[in-house]
Amino acid sequence: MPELPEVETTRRGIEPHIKGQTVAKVSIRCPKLRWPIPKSLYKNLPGKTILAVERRAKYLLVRFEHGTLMMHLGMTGSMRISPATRQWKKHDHFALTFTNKKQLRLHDPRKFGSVLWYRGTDEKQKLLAKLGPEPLTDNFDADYLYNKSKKRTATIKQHIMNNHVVVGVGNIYASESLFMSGIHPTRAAGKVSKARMSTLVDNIKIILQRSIEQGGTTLRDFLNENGEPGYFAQQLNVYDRAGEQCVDCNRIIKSVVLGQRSTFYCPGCQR
DNA sequence: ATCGCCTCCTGCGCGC
DNA sequence: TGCGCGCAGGAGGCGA
Repeated sequence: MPELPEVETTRRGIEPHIKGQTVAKVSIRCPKLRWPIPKSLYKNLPGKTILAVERRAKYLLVRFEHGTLMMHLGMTGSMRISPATRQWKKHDHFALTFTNKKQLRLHDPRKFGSVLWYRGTDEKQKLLAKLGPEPLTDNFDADYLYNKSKKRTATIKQHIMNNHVVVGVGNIYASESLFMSGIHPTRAAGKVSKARMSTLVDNIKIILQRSIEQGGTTLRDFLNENGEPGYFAQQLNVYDRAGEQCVDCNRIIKSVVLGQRSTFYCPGCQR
């Protein structure tokens, strides 16, 4: 399940191979992703050159002079660079073939991903307009999160997973960052002190940054013919560890469902 | 404005 | 070993 570090790793992995390349052909094998892949891409992209590959939240933004190709990996999406002659694999839904005979492919078994197109600024793109700050920028700090949480009754875990509050904190890292911060996931967001909120902000940044750095070692996998990009084995302290002992206090890790999402915590370490 | 539930889809794990 | 069932999960949409 791509979290923000995997999306950033994907961006860094594909950028050197597609930036400056000119699209020769668009292939839509299965348009039924989260939203239909727009057919307008067939006429919009051929002959056009990629100017930049950027990221906002978990969206990859491929910039052209006349618009932006916006892609999301959903839960199971992955991208890779391959020769244009390589045969299609099951669940390869979308591809751009470039004039240098290389291809960018989107592979997504569960089809929760998306491929969209928009012209104009990001601010006018509906899905991007209301997003909160990037977690690794200075805009996301203790003052911001504390003020944003005042009077909020939602649990702190759901709060930090809310894209209007801060983007890119997925289910795994939400549990992990709360464990690192000693904050119980069911605590109301508005009831977390500023000091503890500051710790939480620091830990979210540390966890995401560390994961992005680990991803750096897998960048060459975007060119491999076989298998998926390796991504990285996470060092997880609580996620998916219900029933096991806490690494800090030896009490038993518990799980609870919040907002339809499994949540893991240590009843000894988190208050 | 905010909250909570629903939905999309497929592979996997579990029980038998 | 094989089969069938139920569930996980990102995040927008919607109703309250």
